[in-house]
Amino acid sequence: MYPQESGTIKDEAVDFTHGEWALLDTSQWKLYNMENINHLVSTGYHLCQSDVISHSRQGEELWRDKRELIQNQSPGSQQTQARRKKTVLKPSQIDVLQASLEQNPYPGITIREELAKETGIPESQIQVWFKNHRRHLRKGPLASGRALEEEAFQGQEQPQPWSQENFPKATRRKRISITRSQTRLLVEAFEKNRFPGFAAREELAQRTGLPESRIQIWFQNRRARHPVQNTSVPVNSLADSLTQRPQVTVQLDQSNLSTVPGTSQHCPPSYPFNGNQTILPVLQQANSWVQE
DNA sequence: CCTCTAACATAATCAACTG
DNA sequence: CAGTTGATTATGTTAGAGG
Repeated sequence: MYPQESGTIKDEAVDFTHGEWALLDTSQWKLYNMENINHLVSTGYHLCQSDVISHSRQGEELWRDKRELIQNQSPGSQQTQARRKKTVLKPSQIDVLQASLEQNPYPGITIREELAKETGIPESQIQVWFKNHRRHLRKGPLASGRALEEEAFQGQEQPQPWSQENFPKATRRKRISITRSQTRLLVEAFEKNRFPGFAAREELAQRTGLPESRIQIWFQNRRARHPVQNTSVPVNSLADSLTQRPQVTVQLDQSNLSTVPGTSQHCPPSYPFNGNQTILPVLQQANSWVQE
């Protein structure tokens, strides 16, 4: 699967990470409050800052050790930069969720919030939980007791009795409006790092006043709609690119050089930060990301 | 080591605002 | 009404907890 250990890649990743984190840190540290998240951040960021400095000497060991926290989002290797710590649900919580899932696998915001209150699990994680568990409904109910053996019966199996159509339209969470100044902060962060880890998202949450989960969604949407604007940004000139939108033109989209079809591996987008990459995409023809 | 699953990703789409 | 953009879904991947 992953080349993970091939020396060169790792090296590159490390290098890249350095510049990246250095940049992030300086601007972000000041505003950092460490309130709720301070256990995460104190570990994550402390390590980072000091690591960034001493890394050149200490090197890989440190790095490897802490990869769980740091991991960086090196576009090549992955979009993982310190996720939220994995929570272990209590059986009692699972019971509640499971019951709700069986009743309606598509809970709207209201139900999710009730569940959140009842279980003490944040609503956004409840939402994720349902996403993760609906798939189990499709496959094997797993508890049906009836092995049903390789369904393999004709093609006639009714594909999705689950398909949401059969359930009362889930009420969506009310759409929030993101103000101009909030957008500005987000865009700024986005241009530095398209894959903020949990700590970075939390920080943005504090600075913008938006919930972390909305920020995560914002980044997802943004990544999808702004395919990596390469334009060789010199790192310091991203100051005033805030309000203007990219105006469809130049962004060479990396999906062109995307790997062989078949490996579900997305090719690393080129990144504005590490100058020394060998990819050189060119090919400006196909930025068809807006229309059709 | 292997399995299970929370966290996270993309892609497509729905839908609320807004000009 | 069309375009923008926040919210949701399906589905695939990554990585931590625990057997």
